[in-house]
Amino acid sequence: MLNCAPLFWGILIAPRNRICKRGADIFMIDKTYNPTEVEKRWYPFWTEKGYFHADEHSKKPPFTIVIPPPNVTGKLHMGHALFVTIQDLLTRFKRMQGFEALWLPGTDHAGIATQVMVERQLAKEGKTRLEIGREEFLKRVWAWKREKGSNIIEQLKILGASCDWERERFTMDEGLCKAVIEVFVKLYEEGLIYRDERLVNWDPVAKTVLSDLEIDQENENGHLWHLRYDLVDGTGSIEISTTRPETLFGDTAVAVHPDDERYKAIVGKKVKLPLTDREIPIIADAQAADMAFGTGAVKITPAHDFNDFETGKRNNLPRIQVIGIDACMTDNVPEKYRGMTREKCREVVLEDLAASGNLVRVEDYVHMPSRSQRSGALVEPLLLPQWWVNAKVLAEPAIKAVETGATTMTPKLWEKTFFNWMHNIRDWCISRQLWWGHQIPAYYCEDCCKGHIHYIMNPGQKDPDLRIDAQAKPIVAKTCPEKCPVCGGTHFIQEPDVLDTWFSSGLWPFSTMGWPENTDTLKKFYPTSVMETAADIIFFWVARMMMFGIHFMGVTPFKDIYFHALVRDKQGVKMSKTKGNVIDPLLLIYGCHPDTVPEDEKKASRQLFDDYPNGIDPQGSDALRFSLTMLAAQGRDVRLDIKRIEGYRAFLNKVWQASRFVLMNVEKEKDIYSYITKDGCKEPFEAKDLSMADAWILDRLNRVVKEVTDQIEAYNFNEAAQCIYDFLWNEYCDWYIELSKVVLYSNDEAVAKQGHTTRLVLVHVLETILRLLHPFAPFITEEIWQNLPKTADAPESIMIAPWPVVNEAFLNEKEAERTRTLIAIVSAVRNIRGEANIAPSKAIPQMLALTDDAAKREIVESMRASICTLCKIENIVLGDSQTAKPAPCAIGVADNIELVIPFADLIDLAAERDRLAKAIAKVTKDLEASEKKLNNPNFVSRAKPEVVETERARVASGRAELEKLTKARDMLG
RNA sequence: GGGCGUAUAGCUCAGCGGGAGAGCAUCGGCCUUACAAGCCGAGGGUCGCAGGUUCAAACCCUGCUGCGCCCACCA
Repeated sequence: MLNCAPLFWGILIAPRNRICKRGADIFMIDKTYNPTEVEKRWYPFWTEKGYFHADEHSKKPPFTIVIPPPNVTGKLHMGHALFVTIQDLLTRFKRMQGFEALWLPGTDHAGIATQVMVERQLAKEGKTRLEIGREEFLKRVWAWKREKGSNIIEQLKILGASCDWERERFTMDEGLCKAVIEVFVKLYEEGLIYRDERLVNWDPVAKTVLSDLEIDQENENGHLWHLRYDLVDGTGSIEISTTRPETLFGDTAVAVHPDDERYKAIVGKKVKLPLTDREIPIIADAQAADMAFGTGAVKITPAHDFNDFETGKRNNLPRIQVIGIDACMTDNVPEKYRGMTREKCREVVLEDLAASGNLVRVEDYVHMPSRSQRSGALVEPLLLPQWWVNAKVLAEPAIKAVETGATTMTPKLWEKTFFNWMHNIRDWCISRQLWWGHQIPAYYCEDCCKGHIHYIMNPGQKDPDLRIDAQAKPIVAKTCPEKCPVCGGTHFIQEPDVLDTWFSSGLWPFSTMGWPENTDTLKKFYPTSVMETAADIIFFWVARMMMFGIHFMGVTPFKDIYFHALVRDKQGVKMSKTKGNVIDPLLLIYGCHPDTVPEDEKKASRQLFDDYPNGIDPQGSDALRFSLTMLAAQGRDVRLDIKRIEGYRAFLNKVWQASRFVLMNVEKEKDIYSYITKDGCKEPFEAKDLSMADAWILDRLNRVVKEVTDQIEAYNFNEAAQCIYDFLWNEYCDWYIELSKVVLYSNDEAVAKQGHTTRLVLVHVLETILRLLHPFAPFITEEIWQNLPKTADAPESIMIAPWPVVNEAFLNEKEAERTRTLIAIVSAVRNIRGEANIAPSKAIPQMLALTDDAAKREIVESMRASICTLCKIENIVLGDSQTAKPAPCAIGVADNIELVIPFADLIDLAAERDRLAKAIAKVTKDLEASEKKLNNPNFVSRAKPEVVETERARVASGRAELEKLTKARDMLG
């Protein structure tokens, strides 16, 4: 039963062995739905035909989405699968609606992530990037990018992504580099980018600065050490507490609150810093010291703590850097401690403090240290010159865009988060001490900057490290200047730092369209229609795109922002390789067996294989997409349960099988066509020829068309999918197809006469539902659609067929209501059969259908054949309330029609009693509830009239039904 | 500390002012000529707890509890 997973993506070059059979005699699809087979067939067809390409010269209105660019060397995960599903859904929907739909794809160079991967690869060869030097290293990264860069793209294609691949971009390709430089230089000239020495977040493992957003803080168990600093004049001491005793060498003051009575006398005195010869002052600072915390006295280390840095500035304290960029102690500490790692130093310092008697006590303490998101290393605040963006200025218009509704957010609650952050935005540190990325276009004149540029050559390094002091004056320009405007010098050093990855991503909506050139693409497709992405990058990416987009294009980069949910495992835990709860989309799509899955993959998916020791059957991209659509309700996280995916694959199988049924029948009648043309779609039948069931299903179909369209427009994708699911399964398959068989298989000439129209309706409803379903499940719908009989001028593919529109002529509530009566009758009889254990094979010789309502008798009469077939009844006798009932008999009530089935040898008396008791109890309960409402004068006077009316109707039919059921019970004795 | 989300059937989730719904799981019956990945029946819920608004509350308001997320501070 299990397939080995084709874990490689070469399958996309599969032959098209069965495209359109238009003109052939036979229309048919395989007996079983095999998603893997179906899905490899159509992607090449679509791309060859160029359907994904959007034309910037088109007259059609534009619809644009730019892809959130995945990491170029990344691997497909569920997050990708979800965004592809939604973005492709929107794109295909709009394309069918007649928009010039552009979904612009590309990848991100992902600075740190990619650099780390290549470094790891180098490490396997026993090399480091420092040994091979920047130039050689970058060659390696480009080679790695070329090798791996297409993987993620091919994987997006497996999911059916209808991106315009002709426009694929990469954040470091030539055009985008040009855009980055243009933006950087402009912002510098406008004073919105500057270089400044400040305390920054230093990641000593990745050896780069990080922005505030790249820092995580979580509770950790640590210690609080209480230290005693003695007063120099020998009159006493002061106790402080710290979580970082190793930084005491950098202390330049002890702060107390000015109102703190305990210390008023000693403010201004000096204390001796333990383990050193230094003396530092006791200062009063209301912001630095909290009287209620500990002893109310705090050590101030301006060079290694953000608060202390500010305190130092307020009080003019010196800054002593005691920890370096390697996270080791600098030469500014006593000799004994120099060169120690900060961790080692802490140990030794604590020992020495204990020995000197300055360590008062230790307590367990939960605190939240800052860690690098990337490396997990403890962030060391260091004073370093870096490049900054003045975010406040850029944020203002972005805030306004959301306030005025120029850009909307769905779900709306994210607006609050957005405003909150934007209003409190701090300057953005954009320089990174990495090699992989956009090198900053700033140049230093070697003559002018003499003494401020330091070359530090460490052993084993190919090139020296470059340290450029804050005093060095940069020249920011698109290209390296030839001559220094100050001294005329001709030797320049380019800033070695690169830009934060998010800097280039921030330009994505316009840099990908050819900016700074004013291209036709930009004119046609900017601003984009929807930004569809995950909310966890709202600050990293969305906010920055808005800031840059508005600043450089004058217009907000997108009209709507739709935030999708996060995909978690079925327990609601975020997926991660280390937790082993990863569900790889490809394992679901192609199926998998533990024996054929590589070890590392199996480890990441440990939980999956625990639950499914025999592996998983291939589900297909369509099923995965449909599942994600159903599960990702607005504003909710997705807990991915494989059982549900299997359920939706079953749904697609149902679509498949229903299509087979339809195709089997149209085959017999070669002149059946559904009238789809490039300009639209026309029903191939007229209202006057329709049966009751035909009219019903068409009424329903048209309502479904409206509902699905509206729900997609409102970004309620799960509602749209649910609507299709329910209609296709519970109405089209369960009822219409079953009713159609009565006509199609009938020997009665009068009935069979309806056959032609029935077949037309069957194929028309199917064809329409396929078009509605196409954006959700593109492959299976194309496969089936290609095999439907169509006229010669029909489009060549479902994906360029027109989106269904409501045809009011077929909205027919009255006929629909009549079919609902039929359904109620059949359900009631089936209930009797089921409860009374009448074998399905056993025919009921006769049933009485009794009602005083002539219209209802007419329904039964006209649907006699259907009722008989669907209920396996041989004969129906019509009558009214006066008609004598045979005893004993079973009685059901449907829509006020009494259905009487003589017992004969069919029915068990006790079972029938139970059934009636249950039915009576239910009707009684409902009736009481309705009567209670109507007996309340407030309800009658205040509730909406139509609500009162339905309640009255309920009481009326409830009473009638109850009476009939009670009589039936009494007859049983 | 501030903000946000969420709690509905055994499980995963829809529904968000007018009789509690789906899929899976469970029980009973069916290989009925599209489908056993199916069909026909059935069982199963004081919609987290406590108040309030309303003729009417799973749905709106308040409080509480559990779970989760974000931001800020932390000696």
